[in-house]
Amino acid sequence: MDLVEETPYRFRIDRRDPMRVPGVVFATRSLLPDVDADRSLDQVADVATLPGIVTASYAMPDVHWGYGFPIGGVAATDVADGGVVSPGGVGFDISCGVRLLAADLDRAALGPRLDALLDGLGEATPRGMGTGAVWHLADRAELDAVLRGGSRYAVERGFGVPRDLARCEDGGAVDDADPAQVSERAVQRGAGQVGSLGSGNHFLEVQAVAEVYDEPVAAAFGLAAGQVCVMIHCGSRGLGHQICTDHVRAMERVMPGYGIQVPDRQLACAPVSSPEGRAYLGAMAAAANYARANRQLLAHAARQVFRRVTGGELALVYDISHNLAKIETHDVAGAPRRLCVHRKGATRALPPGHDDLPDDLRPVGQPVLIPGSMGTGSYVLTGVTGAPAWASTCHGAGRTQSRKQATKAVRGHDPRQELEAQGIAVRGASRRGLAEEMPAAYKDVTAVVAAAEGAGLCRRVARLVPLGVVKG
DNA sequence: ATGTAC
Repeated sequence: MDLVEETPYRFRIDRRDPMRVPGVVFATRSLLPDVDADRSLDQVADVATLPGIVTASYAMPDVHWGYGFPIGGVAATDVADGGVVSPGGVGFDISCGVRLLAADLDRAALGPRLDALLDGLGEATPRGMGTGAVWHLADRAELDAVLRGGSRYAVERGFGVPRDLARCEDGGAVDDADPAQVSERAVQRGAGQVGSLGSGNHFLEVQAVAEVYDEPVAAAFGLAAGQVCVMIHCGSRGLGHQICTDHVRAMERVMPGYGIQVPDRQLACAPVSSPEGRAYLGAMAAAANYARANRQLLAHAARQVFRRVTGGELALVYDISHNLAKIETHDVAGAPRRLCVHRKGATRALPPGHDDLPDDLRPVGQPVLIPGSMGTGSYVLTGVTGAPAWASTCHGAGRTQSRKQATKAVRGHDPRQELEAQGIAVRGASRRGLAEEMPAAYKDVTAVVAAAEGAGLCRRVARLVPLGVVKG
């Protein structure tokens, strides 16, 4: 892979057939993936072959190897010019994302009640593989209401307050969900999981604001130094996974009929405007709403525990996905175009002044929530004016080791004890789960965020440190 | 990420 260093934060993969556009990797030299162990830069080049792709196939500083598309990949296709949508450009965990809540409480004031808080959160948070959820749905009609209404429906049903919706991407739900495109098997897998954390890198953490880089923006977000926060990182569980599986298969079957050839069958895709493209986008939107409702329900459960243990309240800072495709209007070569923007392990980062921001956030830009690896810090960023890559930035630390490698590396260690020795309390979590999520298996999130800022993708607002973690 | 292989 020939990389041309354009700046210390930006590398180019020159276009060569059958690429339609170049690749652009936002990273520092030390953050670039190890080409012997990780094929993600080849994947950046593969994505550049997709029909209708415009400008470049982008990678964020946390890029690593994924299914078809790299994780940390951003690609936009022109809807009116045969542009495709690819389920691999969203990933299996559709609308996996992060929600941050800020307490009216300082870290020092929480003091010894942290243990009781974590005990309560551990009990109130369904987690791990399989079934178990905050919400037991009445019937398929109620699941369809979740798929159509996302966090809006959860709030209607009393799981939150209307103000929450102003602090959710898309006001808590996208309008174009089509439950008819969600298979019966996906429904069966998802029905018993609405309001559950899952496993892997998903978590609920009690955190504290350790550092504020921009006081006015942090204040607009509702954040101040020392403040206690709760961060929830989860997705669309079995429902999103099944939707991805179903629609990849459907697209594999019809691609030859559209004359589409891709260098990797995991890049299965169909024109956005085709029946198969629209069917996927309708099902994907349903999973996006499901994931938002999921985070809304877990936040509701966390609020009840927080109120009981501390007497305090949790205000929503923001809820944002980092695995999603969206139809957005962007300027391409001086003209506005309707684009299908795939963000897979990449976060939308709207700049100040953007119409889609609520009034109180419009002057400062969109909060971007970056979960660190287990036991390390997390970051709050904001979007910036004139950023490349369709108003997108990184989503997290990014793996450097596979789950298998990480499990092997942890032999002889006791991850739980090591975390607790750092003063980070742990609730739940299998030994295997902890092993797979060791910080040694990830890039340094601080370096990732610094590179994203250096590349002009976003700006740092605050750093959060973990006090305790609930894991699957 | 995921009923860690239909």
